[in-house]
Amino acid sequence: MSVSRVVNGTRKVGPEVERKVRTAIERIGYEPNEAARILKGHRARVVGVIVPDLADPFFATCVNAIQEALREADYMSWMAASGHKEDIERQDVQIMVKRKVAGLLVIPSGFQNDHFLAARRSGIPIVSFDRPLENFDADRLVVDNRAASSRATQHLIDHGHQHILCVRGSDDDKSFTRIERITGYSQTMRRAKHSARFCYMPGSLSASPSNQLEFALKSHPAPTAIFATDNTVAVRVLRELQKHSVKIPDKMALIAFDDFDAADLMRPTITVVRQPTVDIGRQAASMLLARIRGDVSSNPKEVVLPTELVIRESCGCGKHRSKIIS
Amino acid sequence: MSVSRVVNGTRKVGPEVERKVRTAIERIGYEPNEAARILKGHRARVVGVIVPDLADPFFATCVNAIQEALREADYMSWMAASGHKEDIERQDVQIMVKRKVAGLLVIPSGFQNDHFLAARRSGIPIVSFDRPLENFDADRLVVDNRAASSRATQHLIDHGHQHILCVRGSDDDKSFTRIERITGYSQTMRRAKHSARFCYMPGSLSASPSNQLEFALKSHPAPTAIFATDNTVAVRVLRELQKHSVKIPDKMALIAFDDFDAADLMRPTITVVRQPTVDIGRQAASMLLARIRGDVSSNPKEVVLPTELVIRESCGCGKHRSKIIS
DNA sequence: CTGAAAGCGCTAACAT
DNA sequence: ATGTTAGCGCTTTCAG
Repeated sequence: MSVSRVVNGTRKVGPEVERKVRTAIERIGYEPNEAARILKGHRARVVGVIVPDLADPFFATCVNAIQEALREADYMSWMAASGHKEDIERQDVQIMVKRKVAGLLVIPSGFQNDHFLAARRSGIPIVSFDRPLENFDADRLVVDNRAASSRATQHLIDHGHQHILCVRGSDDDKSFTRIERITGYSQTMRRAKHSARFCYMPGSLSASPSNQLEFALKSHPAPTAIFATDNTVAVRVLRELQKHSVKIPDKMALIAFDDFDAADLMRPTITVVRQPTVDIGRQAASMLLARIRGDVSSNPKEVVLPTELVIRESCGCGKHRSKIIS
Repeated sequence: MSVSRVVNGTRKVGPEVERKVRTAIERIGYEPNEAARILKGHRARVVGVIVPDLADPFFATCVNAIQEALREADYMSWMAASGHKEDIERQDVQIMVKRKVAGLLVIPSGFQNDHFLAARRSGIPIVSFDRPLENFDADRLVVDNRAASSRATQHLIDHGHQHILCVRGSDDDKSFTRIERITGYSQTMRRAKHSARFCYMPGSLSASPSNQLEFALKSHPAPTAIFATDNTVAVRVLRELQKHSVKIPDKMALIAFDDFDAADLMRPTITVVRQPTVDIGRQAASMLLARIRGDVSSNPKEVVLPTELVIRESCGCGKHRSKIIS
């Protein structure tokens, strides 16, 4: 029918016919059938969003921002959590591609990216954020994890600490961000001629923390400061320190990557590296939208967003020096 | 072709033909086309999940559990956040229905439910959780908010408090759970012959809290205890109390609905009503799956899950009496 | 047991 | 400027 032409405005239609069709549509309550449209080769107005874990506050906030941004452009978001598993991620990508999403917004769970190749082969634009998709020419949005960690470490060094322990999660090193942060820490320690020391925080948030940290605390020379590589680690470190009644910052200074809800509620308040969570989401969304709208040609962009070192008390700066360094 | 018969096992096929088809499928890398299948009237193996806010830790945890449960049954989850807005929720439902999701898992943002009627008319099963879909015969999963709040309030009363302030969020009372919790509080206060007093915590988490709470603190008789209706409220109350250096629990006792990450990290630790977040998600998912698998006939179920009162320090119970009352 | 063919609702090319 | 038609990839009925 020429109904299609009216609905999609594909071609010139007589004003009288147009009116007639419109009223008919109203009356019948007609709605175009997505499936048929897709079958005909069209893309759906849906964007796939894949993150490792929706229960992680950092990811959740990003995702929320993404959803808002996409909605403004009249796109639905199709969220999925990969559970940090590459094969689940692969499965998700496949299904989303099969269902003809208009684009893909991804925090890759690992370094394998062959499943994304399939997506690109079918012409679906991809933007990775937080962690970049490596060796893959797609847009990416990151923060400078290395520089931020370096600054945080340096701040502890400036406080006179020499034995700074880096407490990190242990997802088998599939996390680009974590590696970068560890590198930033290591480089800065080396530059200051201090030795880098590490300690794993295995398992999920709810799992009991290993006693690796406990051992580390009792080792000689005992660490006097801790750099935690992300918010989930930070929370578990805090729990452990409290269990052993280790006074912060006197006995142990602390800086964590990622701001978190409780960071300024605790006593002492926790010094953190803050990422522009909402901006990350919004900008990633708009980069993808630009691609969807046909800017296929131009070269892949890499956008790097700034972080802040939010200085509170746990680093040893004292009660009233709360400030932010960008 | 008879390929369809092999793939779906719809009808008897000669073993030789079957083998031939299978190898052909392997060789070509054939994948059935979703769109065409849906066009033919089939449902997608995708379940729509709509919650008010993906950045809220309570919702995020539920959603994560849901996703895991659905994946085990080989269903994808299509998450969407309604931003507490009924019209966004309506829009989401419409699109999901149009795209032929196999079922809908919803925390309704309000009390209007006409858009869900449309879904049911097209035979899509619906399960609401956390907040029930009212006047709507669909399965629902809730916790007994009223009883739990009552117990929390009673606990404060048992500590000798008479002036207990209920601090609540203010989404225009579109939240069933909040109303129930307030009711539980009110009833218990009335039963104890104490007067109920309320105070709003408007705006989002990041917005500056109004000074309603500030006023309430200075009123006479001054409240000596606070019951916070949810985790977002609790965090803002804590922030405010710390700003005014109000000692917990001496000057002000506190119990909050919803456990949160920092609740046992803060000093004092916070007494809370804990909901079985993960179970809520998992059970809601399995109720929906049961419906999807064809149990259309049986009457709508209402499942009520138990809560726990997790007694820590902020209620005034002292350092070492941390325990859980189910 | 298997092949052929109709048709789901839409769009784009073609014809008027 | 508008009406007609083929066909997207699948399922399902109908013959064989």
